Amino acid sequence: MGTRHKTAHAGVTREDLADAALRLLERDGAKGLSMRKVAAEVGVQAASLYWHVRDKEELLDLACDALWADFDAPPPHTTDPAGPHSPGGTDDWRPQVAVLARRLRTHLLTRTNAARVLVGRFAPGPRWLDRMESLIATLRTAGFDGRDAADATYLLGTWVQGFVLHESVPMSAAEQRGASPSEATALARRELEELSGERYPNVVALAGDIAGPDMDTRFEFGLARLLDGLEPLRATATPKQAE
Amino acid sequence: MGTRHKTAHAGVTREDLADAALRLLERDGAKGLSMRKVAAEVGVQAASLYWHVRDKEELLDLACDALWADFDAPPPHTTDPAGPHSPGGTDDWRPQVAVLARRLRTHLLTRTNAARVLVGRFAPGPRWLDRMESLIATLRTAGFDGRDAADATYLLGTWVQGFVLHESVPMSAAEQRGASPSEATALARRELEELSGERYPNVVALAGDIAGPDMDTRFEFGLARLLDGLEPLRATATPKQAE
DNA sequence: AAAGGCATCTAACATCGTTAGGGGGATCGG
DNA sequence: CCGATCCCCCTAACGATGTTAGATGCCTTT
Repeated sequence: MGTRHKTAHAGVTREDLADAALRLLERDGAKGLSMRKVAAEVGVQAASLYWHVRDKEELLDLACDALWADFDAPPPHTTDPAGPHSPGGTDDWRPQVAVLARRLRTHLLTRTNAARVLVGRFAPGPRWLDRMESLIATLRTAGFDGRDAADATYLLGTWVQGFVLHESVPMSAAEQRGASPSEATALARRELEELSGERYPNVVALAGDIAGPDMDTRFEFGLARLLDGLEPLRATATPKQAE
Repeated sequence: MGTRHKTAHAGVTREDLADAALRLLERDGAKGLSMRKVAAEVGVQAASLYWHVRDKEELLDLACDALWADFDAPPPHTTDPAGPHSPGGTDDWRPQVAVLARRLRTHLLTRTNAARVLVGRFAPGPRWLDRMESLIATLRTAGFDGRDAADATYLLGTWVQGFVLHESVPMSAAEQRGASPSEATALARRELEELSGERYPNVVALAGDIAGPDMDTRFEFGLARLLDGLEPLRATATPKQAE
């Protein structure tokens, strides 16, 4: 049987399975992922997977961790080449957090199908903890107390994931096998405009604003709002005194 | 009224299917929903469903809309029974939005299983549009311009859904068949504390803040941050310029 | 009474997750 | 060198799933 995929019968690792699962998920979507296909992808029979893995669930957990494999966080704040304690140094927490949020979004966005399945699963592996540690470090040195830093981290994480989840769904459920993205938004807008102007005056009037703006600007809007909302919580420099 | 359950063949409606699907989804979770079970629930053979519905997908779309059946939005701002049209009345947009956000959360939370499957599907039916119209109306009369109101609506919606999605997942993936919630958080906290204090100094130090606070306060934290971030966008009273 | 559509049925297919039990090849103790 | 042991994979099968095809009866209209 010449079905050796990688090295001839070198043995399959759990990482192989996770990678294969991720690959299939991304290529064929949620229903394209079956044990048999994962097995075929790594060059074995379906039942053989159960030697490495107890469940399909466990396989998904593995994939969930592998999702973060190639996500390279910016180095935590403590390794910042600039001044470690400089008052100006703690003010750039905004761009730092923003950059992390944007990277998180694009990371999930380029793995839409996988993210859709894996979001809300959250077996936080070491790679995810790295992100968390980095973010919290940034926030604390920026002047947030521990509790606020933890809550803000959670807030950012949940928002980005919720955002991507929406963003990655075809705007109209019926358009999944349909038109180009620009056509889809135009169509969505038209649908909104054709609603009852009596019952939905604002929705109709703002149809262009609701269906119109591209997701990038929408994301930036939300991000700016979050950062603005967090800002007043910072203890500027030492316990009291302002700047 | 006509709640004949499965008396002979009284005829099945699409609403019946959606309700049955929602019921099964909530009772048995995602994998408890099969065509055959939905059919049995309404007293019919599996194949008969395909007369009412093209796909399982379409059934889920139906259920997605039915999810909002018993969500009663607070009346839009214009029908506020208390202060009719006081100029200070536009300042209570915060509690209005907050109330809507909290209701949205609890609504999704009491339908966790269904929400998990249906989130990100979003065939926005009329009921969802009602919510949207109400929210946008509130924001606009509070002084937000159209574009900001639309973006803020999107922001709030995505955040609440992302939040609930996280909230409704068992804190540790392994604990789904395990302990009580309080035990789970205690265990999660202990797990965080046992991490390498070298690699994750902040995570370890704040283990209590990360795993500790209950979700209600976390939600309120995020909500307050969002509202704070939106506040400066309001055009306060002075009609200096539109757009 | 005949016709026709509506709503459901039975039967079957391919595919899915998962289990049971068997076997071949490497490694190690003697 | 031999056998034992473990690792890793195999074939075969079970029940459940989504979905289709074709037949059957009920209800309404003619």
